[in-house]
Amino acid sequence: MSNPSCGVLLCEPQTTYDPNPANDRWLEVLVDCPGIEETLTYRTPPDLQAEAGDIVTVPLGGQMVGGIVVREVTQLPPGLDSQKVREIEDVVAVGFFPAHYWELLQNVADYYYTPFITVVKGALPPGLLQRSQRRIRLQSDAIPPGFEVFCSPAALAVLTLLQSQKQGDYTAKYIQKQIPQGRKGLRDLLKRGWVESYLDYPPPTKALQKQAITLVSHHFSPSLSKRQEEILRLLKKQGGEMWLTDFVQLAKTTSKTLKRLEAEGYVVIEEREMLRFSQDPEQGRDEAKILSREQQQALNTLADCGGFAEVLLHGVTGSGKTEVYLQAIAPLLEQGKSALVLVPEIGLTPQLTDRFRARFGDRIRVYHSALSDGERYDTWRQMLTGEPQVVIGTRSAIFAPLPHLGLIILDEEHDSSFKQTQPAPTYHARTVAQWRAKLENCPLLLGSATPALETWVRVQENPQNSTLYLSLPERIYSRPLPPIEIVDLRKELKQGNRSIFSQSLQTALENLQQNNQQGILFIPRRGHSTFVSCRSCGYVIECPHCDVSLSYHHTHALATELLRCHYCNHTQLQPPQCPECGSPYLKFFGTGTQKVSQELSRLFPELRVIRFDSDTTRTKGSHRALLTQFAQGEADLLVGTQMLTKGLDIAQVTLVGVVAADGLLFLGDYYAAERTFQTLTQVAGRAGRGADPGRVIIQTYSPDHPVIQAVREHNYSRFAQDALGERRSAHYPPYCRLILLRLSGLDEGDVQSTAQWVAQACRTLLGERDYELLGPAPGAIMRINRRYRWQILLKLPREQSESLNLEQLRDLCPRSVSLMIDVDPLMMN
DNA sequence: AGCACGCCGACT
DNA sequence: GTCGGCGTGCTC
Repeated sequence: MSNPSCGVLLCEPQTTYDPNPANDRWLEVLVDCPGIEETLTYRTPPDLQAEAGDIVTVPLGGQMVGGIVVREVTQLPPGLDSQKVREIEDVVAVGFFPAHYWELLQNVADYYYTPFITVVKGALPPGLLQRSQRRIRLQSDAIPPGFEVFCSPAALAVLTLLQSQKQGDYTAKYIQKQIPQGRKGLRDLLKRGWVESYLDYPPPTKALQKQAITLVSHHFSPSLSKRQEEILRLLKKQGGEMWLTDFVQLAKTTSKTLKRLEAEGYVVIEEREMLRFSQDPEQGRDEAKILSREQQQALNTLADCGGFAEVLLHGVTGSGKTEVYLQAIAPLLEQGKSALVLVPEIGLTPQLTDRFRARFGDRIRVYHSALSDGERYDTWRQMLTGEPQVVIGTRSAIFAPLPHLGLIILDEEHDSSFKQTQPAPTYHARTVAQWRAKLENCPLLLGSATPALETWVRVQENPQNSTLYLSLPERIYSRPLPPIEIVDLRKELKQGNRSIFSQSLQTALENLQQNNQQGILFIPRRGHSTFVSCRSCGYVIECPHCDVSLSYHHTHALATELLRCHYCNHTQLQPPQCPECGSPYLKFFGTGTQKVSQELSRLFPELRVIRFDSDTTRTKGSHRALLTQFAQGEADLLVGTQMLTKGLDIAQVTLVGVVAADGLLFLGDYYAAERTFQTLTQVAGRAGRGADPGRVIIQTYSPDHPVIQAVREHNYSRFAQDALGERRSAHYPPYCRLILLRLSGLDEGDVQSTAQWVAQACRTLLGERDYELLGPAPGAIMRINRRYRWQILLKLPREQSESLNLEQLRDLCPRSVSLMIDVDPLMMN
C-alpha cells in the first residue's frame, strides 16, 4: 500500500475544479419508440446498476418503455438540462449480447434501411422490450346510486364493461377498442373519480419462477411420523430436489404436509428459475454413418477451411447432405464450440430435428417462432451460457446469441422462406448469415439440391477466394434419381379426358395400392385457385377488405361451407344464392387440395388419402402426426401443397404426381422460373429414396417450357444457364440489386399521390447514377386488409459503393401512408 | 407508439 | 358561448 490514507481520500472535500462535481454518470439509452432514433440520456438511481448492453425499463412521457443501454457517459449532451434527465426504472436483463452481436445488428439496420431499435426488437426474443400499459380500475365506492342517470351513454358503456369483469379492471386500449367513443367515456369517468387510471409496469424478469422443494436435512429424527419419513425418503431417492407440484403428485401428499416439514427444517421450499423447453418424443440413439467418397471429401474440405468461408454443398436429393452436417458438427462440440442450423420451416422438418436429436441428444435446441414467448426467452438465456450446443431454427434463429460459433448451416438455402417479408427488417437469413460467419470467422455451409441462382453465381465468381463448391452428384447407395414423365394435358383434353388426372397418373394411382406402395400428390397452389363464382352472371365473391376472391373451404361432406380470404383471414358462410342476381348456381372453381381429394375418392374410393395442407396442419404437432401416420403406412397417398416439398424422407414413396405445374410457372415475377425448378425438383426428389425405384409424373399444359425440360433431365446447370441468360438480358438479380418501395394506406388518393412524390424524390436522390425506376404502380392486389397499395421498384447496379440514404423518403410520407423498404425482394406482388 | 396540446364544427 | 372531434409534436 503506497498510500495508507487512500481509504479516506474519498471523504475529503474536493479542492480542484471538477466539471462534473457530483461525479455523475449518465446512461445513453436506445428507447423502444419508433420516431426516436437518437439515444436519450438517463440517470441511474442509487439502488440500481446498469451498464452498456443491459436491457432496461425507462420512463418516457407518461409511460414506461423498454430500452437498451448503449453506453455510459460522464457529460450530458449539450442543450440538455440536467433537470430533464429522469431515472431508469428497472434493469430487466444483463449481458444479453455476445461479442460481435451489435455489429451484426448494425449491418442489418444499414443494409435493410431499418432503425436500429427495430432490428434489435426483431432479433431479441419477443416481449423483452416491454412497455407499461395503462389500465383502468373501477372505483366502486365512489359511484353513487342511480349513476345511470348522470352519465353519458359512452361512460355508461365503459362502466358496464368494467363491471362485467371481476376485478373491474381492463387496459385502456381494450376499453377503447371495445366501446365506440371509449376515450370520451373514460375521460368522463376519470373526472368524476369513478374509475382510476394507473400504469401496469412491465414484469421485472421473464424467467419463470416455480416452487421447488429441496431436502436440507438428512437426519430423520424419530419424532417424525411414519408418513413424513416416507415422504422424505422418497424425496431423497429422487435426488433430494424436485419441483413442488411434481413432488406433490409423486408422493401423493399435499403442500400443507410439506410446509409442515419445511417448518421443522427438513426441506426448503423456494422459487426457482425454470428453463422451459418443449420436449419432443424421446429418440433412439443414432450413430455416425459411413460416408461416401464425396461426402468424406466435403467433410474434409470443410474441416480444412479454418476460418470464414462460404461453402456450397450442392447435393442431389437423397445424397446425404444431413449426414455431412451431422459429422461436421460433431468435432466442433468436442472443441467447445456451437453450431447453428437454419431450416426453412421447422414444423415441416420434424424428421431433421429428430435425426439431430438422435445424434446429439440434449445438446440440440430448437428455436422458431412457434415457441411460446417463455420458451424463446429461456432458450436465449440457455444459449448465452456458452455451453456447446446445436441450435436448429428457422429464419429468425440467425440471431441466436451463441457465443462460440464454429459453423453456420443453411439447409435448403434456396428456400424463399429465409427471406422475411412481413415486418421490417426484411432480411434474408442467408445474407445475415454471411455477415455473421465473417464476424465469427467460421464457415458458412449452404446446402441444396437446387441452389439459388444468386448463390450459384457467387460461388462461380468466387469473390476474394472465399467460396468453395462441393458436390454430391449421386444418391447414397448409388440409388438412381427417379425418371420423370411429363404429361401434356392439352393432349389429354383432345383425347377426351376431362378429369384432372391424366391416363398415366390414373394408372399409376391404381397400381399404387396393388403393389402396396405409397405416393405423394403435389398441388402447386395457384394464386387463388378456389374462388366461388356465379354460373349465371359470372359474379365472383370477393373479400370485403382485400381485392382478392375468397377461397372455398369445405373440409368434409357434413362441414359448414366456408369462404375465407387468404390475405386477411376474413371468413364468411358460402351464400346459398348469388348476391348479385339471386341465381342458385353459385359454384367454386379451381383445383385446390379439397377438390383433388374429392376427385380421388370418386375415382379411387379404396385409396386411403391423407390431406396435408394449411387446413389440416393448422394445429401444433399435426405435421408430425400426419407424417407419422403416413410413414407407418396408414395411408397410400399424401395430398398437399408446398409443404410437401421440404425435407420429407419416407422410404416407401415410389410415386410422385404433380397435378398441374402451370400454376407455378406463370406467377408473373422474375423469380417464377427459379421457384418452379426448385419446387418441382424437390418434390420429384421425394420419390425412390428407399430400395424400390421411384417414378415421377408431372402434368402440365406447357411441356416444352425449358424449366420443365430441365426438371425432366435433372439438369441443374442447364436450368441455371437458361435462367441466368434471361436474368442478364432482362436485367434482374443477380445482375442487379432490387429495392422495392411498398406504400400502403387507408386512403387511395393519399397513397397514390405519396407514391408519386416518393418516386420523384428517388429520381432526385439517384441523380446521375446508373439506375432504373419502375412505377409507381398499384400492387398486384390493389387492396389488402382495407389498405391500398402502391409500389416502386428500383433496379440498382450490383456493386453499390456508397449506401443510399433511402430512409429520408419516410419524411415524405404523411402519417396516413406507411412506407416499407424491401431490399432484395422475392415476392413482388 | 402513446399522450398532450391545440385548433375548428354542433350543441346547451 | 362550451364541448368534443381528431390533426401535429414531443418524449431524456
